Amino acid sequence: MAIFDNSEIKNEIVDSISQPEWLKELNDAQKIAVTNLNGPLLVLSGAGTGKTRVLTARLAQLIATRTANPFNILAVTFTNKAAREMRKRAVELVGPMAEQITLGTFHSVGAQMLRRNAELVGLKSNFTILDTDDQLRLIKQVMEAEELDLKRWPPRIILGLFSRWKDRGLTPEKITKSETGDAAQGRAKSLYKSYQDRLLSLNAADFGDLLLHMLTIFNENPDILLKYQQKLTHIMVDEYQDTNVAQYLWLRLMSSSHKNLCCVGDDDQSIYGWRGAEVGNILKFEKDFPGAGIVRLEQNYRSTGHILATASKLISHNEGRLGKSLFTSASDGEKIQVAGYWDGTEEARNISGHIENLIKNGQLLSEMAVLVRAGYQTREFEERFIAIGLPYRVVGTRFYERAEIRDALAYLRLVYQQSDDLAFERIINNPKRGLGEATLQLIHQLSRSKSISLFSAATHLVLSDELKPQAKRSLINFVNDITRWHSTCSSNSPAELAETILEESGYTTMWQMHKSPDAPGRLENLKELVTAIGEFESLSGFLEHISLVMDNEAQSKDGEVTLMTLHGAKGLEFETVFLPGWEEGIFPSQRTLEENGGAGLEEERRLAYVGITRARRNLFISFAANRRIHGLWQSAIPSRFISELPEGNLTEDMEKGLSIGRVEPIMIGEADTRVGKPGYGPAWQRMASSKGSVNVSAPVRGDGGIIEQKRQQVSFIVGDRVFHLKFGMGNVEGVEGDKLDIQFDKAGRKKVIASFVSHK
DNA sequence: GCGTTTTGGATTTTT
DNA sequence: TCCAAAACGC
Repeated sequence: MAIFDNSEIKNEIVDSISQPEWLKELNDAQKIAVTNLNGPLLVLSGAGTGKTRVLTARLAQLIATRTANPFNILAVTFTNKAAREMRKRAVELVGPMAEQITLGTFHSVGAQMLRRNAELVGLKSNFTILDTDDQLRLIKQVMEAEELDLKRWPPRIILGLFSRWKDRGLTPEKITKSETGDAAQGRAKSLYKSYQDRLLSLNAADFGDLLLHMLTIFNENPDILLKYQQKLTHIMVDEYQDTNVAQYLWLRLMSSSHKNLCCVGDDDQSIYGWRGAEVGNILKFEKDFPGAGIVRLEQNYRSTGHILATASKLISHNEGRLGKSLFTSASDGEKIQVAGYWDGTEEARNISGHIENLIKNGQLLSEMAVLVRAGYQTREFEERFIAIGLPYRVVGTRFYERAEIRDALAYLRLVYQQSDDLAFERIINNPKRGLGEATLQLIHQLSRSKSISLFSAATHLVLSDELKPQAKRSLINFVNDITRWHSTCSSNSPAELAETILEESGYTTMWQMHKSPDAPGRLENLKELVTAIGEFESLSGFLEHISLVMDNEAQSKDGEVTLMTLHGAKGLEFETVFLPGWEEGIFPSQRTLEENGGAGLEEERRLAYVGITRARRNLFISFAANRRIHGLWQSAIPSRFISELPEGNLTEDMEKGLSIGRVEPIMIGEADTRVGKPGYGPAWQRMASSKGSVNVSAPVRGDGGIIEQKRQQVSFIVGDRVFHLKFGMGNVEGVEGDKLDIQFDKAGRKKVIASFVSHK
């Protein structure tokens, strides 16, 4: 048993005179984590407690003490960024031999291993790694072939189901009736099998397969597992709270002989449950790895006392935690500012005002971030920032996910590997070359009947007379182009090749001709792509890189406020953090609550915790009583999370008529007995008091917290003259159910919910 | 086959 | 509201 008390240091190195550099500045708990090198160890590292420092110091320690050679160490992370960072710092500490550490993301390490053993699961070592877009098109094809109703069973959902199965290490054979439910008319299992077969026939693997196939290989080939166990004698895992079952099984298999597994994580920061992550993995670590040591890193080096206290109090509302109590030697700092605004526009206006004040006080824009629950919430801020000329940066769509980039990549993929059917389909008529549905149909037919790739079917087809002359000419050109580019593959650098292809295929020209305002940006992106390729020696190297490294754009430049989702912010820190949109239904998200109940709520709370702990000095939390969501005005009550914060650490700044409204939240499904009681819906109080003319009835709580005004008995017909609190007077021009199409005198034409307007 | 209109749908997304 | 994918019409 080895639960280390933080005061108890049990390693001789700690006290030795010539302490290595990486041990010098560690606190006691960190030292324990760094110096106990053998056997299972769980390092619970709270936010801002120096996790990365511990991980890299541990790598150095393993090597310096000769506990393991660099090539005996496996270190896995979730992001490429984390992997790069760890590698860089390890090299700084122990020199170039750190290059020999097997260090990468779960997926890249899995891909490496799978390429070496591909034939054992029916793949070739040069298999293609598919991205979500490819997967989606593939599952669509399989479902169409099996004559499933794509409306009733959206491919996205089915694909999601398969992904979750893969996350849990389930191959098609292991799927039981209770797993499938009635999905895809109860045929989900056979559909899954077909999808997997199709992947194999394409010599392709999706992200989930990279690990799933390795599990199959390890289970069926003990000798191969043994080889890896002998080679990789010391394993380290970052962000363990985010591992899924497949990753857990993979780690357990590989460490089962030596048990040298060190997992670092924070159960309070597990926010990827919806992607298959199992908080359970970290919660049951001791059980899974008997005799495991546990170290808690609880000294926070990031935030002020008020911020830390706020975060701790909030997260204490979760059950089933391993429990940590973060402390800091930093000062209390400023209190957290909790603000309520009348609507989203005012929220954005006030936040931008705060930002301007901070600039005046000398703070850098790059040290400020607005963190939102969902991507669409950034828009309100963008609009405001543009209006006042405040430089900002949205961290969102990833470079390699842009359509033009994926098109360009499809060209490269097809040139590199002509059997890449998915790439072929993507670009066969892009740019338009008159090869549409009909031609593709013929190619597909031939490909199926002869069991050859689409490209090779196309080369056969152009020799026949089955095509119309125009299509034939066009297809000949296409086939010749691909073949020609392929032949220059080895003599040209990948960047030159990419440039040639983009030029000669007419792809660049297509965008140059394009009139849409985003065309120049797309051309810019293509240029950037060529530059990125320039850093690779081989085409295959580049393709592997991009399929596994879907990095977000470069770090925040100076002088830009960062706008991003809470998920995206994990692992980052800022001097000042704004957390807007803390309203029931939005945060916690209504949908999560509906789908995952109490567990969902706890994950949302962890997300809030992650948000709070991103801040070093200043933290602003806010809600808006009214908000336009998908074009409709809706009111909401403040998030229950706000009432869970410790009052003593806050200052409140409410607009007139609003209050935090510390109410006990109601769980979904519970009968709502509080309609009309005090504390409910500050928005309504204000509406009722400020404009007496509105036909306010008792506010009724919607399913997830967004309040809708009780459906009125009042009905409207086209031509009615009506009044709306926000938009003023208007004429009803259309009625669709409870929505009215109204031409407002001042605000223009809007669709609003009937209960929001009154007759005048 | 292609450009246009209509419609439906809309979290979070480390790889 | 706003975007992308299906449906429609040439």
